[in-house]
Amino acid sequence: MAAETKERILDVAERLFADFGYKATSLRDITSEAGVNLASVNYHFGSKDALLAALLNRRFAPVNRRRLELLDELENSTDGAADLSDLVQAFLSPPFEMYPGGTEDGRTFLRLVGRIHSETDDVRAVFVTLFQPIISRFTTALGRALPHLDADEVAWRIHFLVGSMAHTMMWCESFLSQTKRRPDPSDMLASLIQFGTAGLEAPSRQPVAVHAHTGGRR
Amino acid sequence: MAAETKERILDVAERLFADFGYKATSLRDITSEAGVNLASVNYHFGSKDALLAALLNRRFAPVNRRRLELLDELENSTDGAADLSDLVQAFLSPPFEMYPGGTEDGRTFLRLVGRIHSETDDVRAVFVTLFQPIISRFTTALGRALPHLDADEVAWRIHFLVGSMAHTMMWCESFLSQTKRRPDPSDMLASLIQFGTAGLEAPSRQPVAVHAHTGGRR
DNA sequence: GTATGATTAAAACACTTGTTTAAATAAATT
DNA sequence: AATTTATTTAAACAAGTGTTTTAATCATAC
Repeated sequence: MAAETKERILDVAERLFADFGYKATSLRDITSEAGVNLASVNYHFGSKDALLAALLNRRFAPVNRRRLELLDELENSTDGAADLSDLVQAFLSPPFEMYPGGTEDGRTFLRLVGRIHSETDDVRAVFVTLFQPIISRFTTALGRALPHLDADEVAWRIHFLVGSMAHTMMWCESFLSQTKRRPDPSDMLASLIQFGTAGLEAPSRQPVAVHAHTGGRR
Repeated sequence: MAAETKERILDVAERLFADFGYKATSLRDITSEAGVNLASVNYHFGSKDALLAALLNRRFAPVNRRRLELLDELENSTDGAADLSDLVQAFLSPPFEMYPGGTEDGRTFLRLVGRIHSETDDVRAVFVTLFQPIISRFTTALGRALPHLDADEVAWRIHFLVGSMAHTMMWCESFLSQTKRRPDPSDMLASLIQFGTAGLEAPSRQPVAVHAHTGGRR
């Protein structure tokens, strides 16, 4: 019964953290919804912080491993000069594919990914530890695929990409429910790859500086 | 002394909400840092919720008015077919220009913009009310500027744009401190416009579907 | 100067928070 | 079967939450 309790806590906590954030979710919310005793969180995990750490590790470790695996494949099969959209796909697709948007758990995980990106630094600490190596590896690879951009510009655009990813993961369910009958976040992945790839490979700055009020169609 | 107390509360609350989020900021945090009595928040604003509403209105009302003003100018001077990058600029630039990134207050407001996008629905309620008309107007305008995309695709890409904006506003200070000596968020605005414009006008989907493992340079 | 209204102040309210404790129960080992 | 360990339970803890109350202070007008 031990493992069952631990997993029930992790599952419920993941959903509540994803929907309401870390601070706004109390241990009593978690334990009552999971049908376990209040003290079992501290017994099994030690603290609320440690519960979050365990919860993040459970999901992000495999996702990030998959990201690096895809990146390795790309770099090995192309002598280090991978196609840009393939790199973007290697970065974006693992969360969508490993926790399919067709399932309730999958959608919950996507909301968690979005949520964790906007938590405060103290809450994000564990996540940053898991995410930093990914950003580092992909920054190098994307820099090689974008030779017309300097390092700072590449870094900025990766932040833009991460932002669009995080924001979309967080709200895609409410977005989807406005347009579709059967919401599946992976419907959105192709669009996101398309958007991100084009944004990343945009020219360095405005080729010709034109003021906004001059107008004219393109 | 009345107005001074109200403004001190608004200023401090804005900074703390921006840095730590609504839930994690207590009224005692705000009042002690502002040097006013605890009860003065409820006296002047009625509740913590109302304080947030007042705070959001103070900043976003003028910013959104400016957005619509720029959009009106573009549509009047181009018979309704405005240039895409001009539309993106009309949407993105007001927060940066009205609260200059060179000042501490300006940077605080940008963090608040980023933060509010990722708050829970109950907290975002007031913000959504202020933001919804903007999204609506710009969705129409961008749809006209992107005739090769259907309405759903336009809606997705606007979400991507908003996500990259929000995420960058939230973290740009920590990003900037890693690369520059004198952090000024407006350095980032041009890059963001460039990225967003290119992403929005990307072709509808992959023109030719190619699997990731086939590789090849572009 | 006194009275009227606005603002500040300190204290208390009822409630929630994460964590700890000690006893009871379940499971596993000898 | 007896004993040791693992887990669950209910209760309490100290600290923090938004809000309300009552009295004191301030500014202003009569």
